[in-house]
Amino acid sequence: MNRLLIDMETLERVAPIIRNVAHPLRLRILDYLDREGEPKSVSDIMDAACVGQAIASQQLRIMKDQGVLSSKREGNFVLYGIADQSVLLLLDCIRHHEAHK
Amino acid sequence: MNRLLIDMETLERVAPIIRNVAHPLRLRILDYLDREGEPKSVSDIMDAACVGQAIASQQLRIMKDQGVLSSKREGNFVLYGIADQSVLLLLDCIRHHEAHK
DNA sequence: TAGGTATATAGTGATATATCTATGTGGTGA
DNA sequence: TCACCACATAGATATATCACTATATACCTA
Repeated sequence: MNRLLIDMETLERVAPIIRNVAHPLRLRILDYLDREGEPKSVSDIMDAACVGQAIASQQLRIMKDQGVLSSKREGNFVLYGIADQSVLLLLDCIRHHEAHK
Repeated sequence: MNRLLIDMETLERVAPIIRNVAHPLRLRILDYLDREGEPKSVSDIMDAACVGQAIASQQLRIMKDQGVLSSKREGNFVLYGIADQSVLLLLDCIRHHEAHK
């Protein structure tokens, strides 16, 4: 076996994204958005994650900056959705891992 | 669809582990150990990751503390191996993701 | 345009991480 | 036991992150 290692450039690009997502609240938000299957408002997300408005907004912004989420305004509400489906692999890993132990 | 969300307790337990692993050097080390398929010495790991001795030792310790790696001494050398195979799912995710774009 | 609702951002202090240098420790062989 | 090799840890500094409060902004309705 002499497979090539994943190159450092890739690791340096991917690591901070994973790192940012690997936060209890942010994982919860992603899990919620994944389950709902459609963009949800900040208020809904606050309820699902049991956090205050500022925190929710900050976490959402962080993930939006990373390209993990996208947002669109609809009247008074701003709806957030998953922009990069590949982060859901992480959730799959967690679910899979939890199921087998 | 009304699947349950992953509970916060699980997320809080798993997040710091993922977070710690989601570091370019540490991912590289895991990728290397995965590819080699057997425990390797700190010196080998230094070469594979292109880092100095102290840094390598520190990263290894961090992952060992988290239970991701294990170590055993063999003469002058200390060999590190992967203790928790489930972190390899992360590498699979990265490889898979990189392959499809 | 005034007032309300929903969301975003600024500012802050506490805590954690990254990285580097220097030094300590454990094992081996002369 | 001394010197050496492989590795571990301490200490210091810079930087990033967290969680919170207060305040600002955007949009709607009347």
